[in-house]
Amino acid sequence: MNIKAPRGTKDILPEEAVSWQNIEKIALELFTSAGVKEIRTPIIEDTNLFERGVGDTTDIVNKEMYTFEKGDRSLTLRPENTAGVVRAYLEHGMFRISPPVKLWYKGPMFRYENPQAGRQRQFHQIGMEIFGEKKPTADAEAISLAVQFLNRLGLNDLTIEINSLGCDECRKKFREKLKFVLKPYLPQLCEDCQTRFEKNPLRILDCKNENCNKIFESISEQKDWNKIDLCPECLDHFNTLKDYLRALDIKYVENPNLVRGLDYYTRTVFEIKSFNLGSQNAVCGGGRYDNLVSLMGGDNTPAVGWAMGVERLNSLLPQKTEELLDYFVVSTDSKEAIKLVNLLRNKGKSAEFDFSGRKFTKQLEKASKVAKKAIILGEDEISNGYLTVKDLSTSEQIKTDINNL
RNA sequence: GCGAGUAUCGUCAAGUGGUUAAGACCUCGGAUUGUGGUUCCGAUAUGCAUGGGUUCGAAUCCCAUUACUCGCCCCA
Repeated sequence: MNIKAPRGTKDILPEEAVSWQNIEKIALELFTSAGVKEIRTPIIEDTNLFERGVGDTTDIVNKEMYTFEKGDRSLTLRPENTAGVVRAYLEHGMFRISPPVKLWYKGPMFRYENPQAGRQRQFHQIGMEIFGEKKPTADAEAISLAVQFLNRLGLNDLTIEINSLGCDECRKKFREKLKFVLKPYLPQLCEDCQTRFEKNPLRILDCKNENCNKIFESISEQKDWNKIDLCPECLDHFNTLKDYLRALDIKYVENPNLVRGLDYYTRTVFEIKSFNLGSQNAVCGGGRYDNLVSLMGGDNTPAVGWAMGVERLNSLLPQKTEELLDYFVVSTDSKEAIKLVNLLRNKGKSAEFDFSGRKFTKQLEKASKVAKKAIILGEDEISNGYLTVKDLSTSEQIKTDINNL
């Protein structure tokens, strides 16, 4: 067969799936303990949802979406899940639930990008959103949950970067300031920056182009030209958040250049990075998006959220090994074996048996590889109504019956 | 979209123009007809990503294509 998994997609094989199950189990436990409810939204959504929600100046929407036409509608494989969650929040009237409304999700996302280390076309995210709370308490809770999640997975050495993008007013002023300062340098900046200048000047600060960065450093006529001037409310919001983070003993680094690539962020943005990931070093990204819900036609509803890349997360974790079965039934009588295995499973034990009635030694060899104990069910056992249970690590063997297992 | 590298069994690989393409792991079978995890023996690529070309002769050299990997960009 020469059909392979499509470019940028991967099979998660049983060995690796064990780690995924662990990650998902810990997510479920943590979120449940924090009153965060799970939501599962469709993998396909109306294309307009992302154009409006994610923002049509973003790379994600401009060139990375899997979009197809079906009938008279345009559908898109979700490139992220915040827009979908917001859509469901509005569609099901969750604004009537007493706030804050806390939701989490996990699942595949699709982005048509060039695959490389830590970047696939189908990848998976675990994320959460908090709706209806504008106070920095919600930001702190969101960040705290992300940190706790990583800690529970055994990851303690990650860098948390935070920044505030301000509210609409702050950003409007910031955009004007940036454009004013940068205008004389515009012809020298890279092509991307030139288009960003008109479309989304904030993202110029995200530019990785060396030349651009040199130019930015050389600009000195206006002090802190590349820093946003937060209005008193935004400043207070940001300071309070930092105060909460210190109280939670969460170490953070302020990164004034941190501008997330999605248009919907306001005020708080943050990223959690690892140096063990290569160039795709962000495990978690998120922030506040106070305008998104109203942009999608809802009432003004503040919100914060984040998403983690499960593949990236998994690559940081020591791999879990598969657990051994409780029992492997060794028998030349497949019918008796399958009956016994059913009984064991109904008692909550894990058990397997040999399907093809192979030689006794082969069955036992298999048992020693996959199970803690072997149950020998031969002619003697069947006719006399007992079971021989062999502990495969100690070689101890006892006669017993099903009720004692 | 741009740049670089790689492509030999399920997996890891040796092979650098000359007879039937090493080896290891995994799998399967046997030694061993009711006692395994150790050991020993055996089986398993008419084929080296695909298509062309050079040559008496190609896994090996050349070209193209495809896929993968790694960067840039962007992001999780």
